[in-house]
Amino acid sequence: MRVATWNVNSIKQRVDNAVAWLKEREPDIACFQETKCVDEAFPREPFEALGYNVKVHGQKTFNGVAVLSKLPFDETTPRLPGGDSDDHARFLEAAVSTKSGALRIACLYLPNGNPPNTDKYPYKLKWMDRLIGYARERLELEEPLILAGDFNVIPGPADARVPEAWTGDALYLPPTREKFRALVNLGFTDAVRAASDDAGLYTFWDYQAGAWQKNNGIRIDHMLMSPQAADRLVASGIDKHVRAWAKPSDHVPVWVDLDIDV
DNA sequence: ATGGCCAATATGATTGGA
Repeated sequence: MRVATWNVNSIKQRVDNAVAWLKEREPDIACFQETKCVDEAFPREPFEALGYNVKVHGQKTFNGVAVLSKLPFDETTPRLPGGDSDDHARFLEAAVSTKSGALRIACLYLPNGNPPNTDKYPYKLKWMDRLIGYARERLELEEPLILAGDFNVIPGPADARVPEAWTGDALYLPPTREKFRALVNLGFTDAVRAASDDAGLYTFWDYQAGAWQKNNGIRIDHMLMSPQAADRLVASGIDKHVRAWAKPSDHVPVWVDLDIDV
């Protein structure tokens, strides 16, 4: 079983790249973020033609998440609990059945939070509190669960080429990193860090200022595994080469292989 | 972390992203 996540930065602009990547990496389940279109406008057909069931939760202009699954969905639930006034399309949970039981995937697009001196930053922190609440509840099920998506969090200095440049940024401020640690410390395993302590593992390179050419990247897209998922972790990786394709997203895919028969 | 970008919007300027 292979599960992946990718912030595509507009699914309409990324159909060709997304299809090419799905053919190459062949995930059983793929989570997309920043689809940036309403549900009726989501280009489902190219993905259904590859054998995926497609569930979308989008909105006009911004945000938007989607889950593609070769396994049929048992259940899909949009919206992170606890945000009555939150109308951002940032969260879509999916449950599927494997030969060894249920597998649950939360596809999430955590708020950026910049600039920090505006109400965007408290919105980010509150969203993280809600995510922690959701995760705590789901862990009680003692099932394989993966939180997959664009967390907009640089966990530590090894996760940025130039960490000093991020000290005042919402992605790296101490409260952001503290809440991410609190989430992980509920019992999750960061799939990429479980495989490597290497510096230079990034998932985002800005379009500006030649960031890609200088390898001025950050690691902000993560896959957090519940104990029952981490126990079955075989491999993980970052598809960095996708950033060099024509018409790239500024993010690249992250994937995990689990010892779970589909 | 800005010189340099990209995407969406009834669009030729503004907003959001990270």
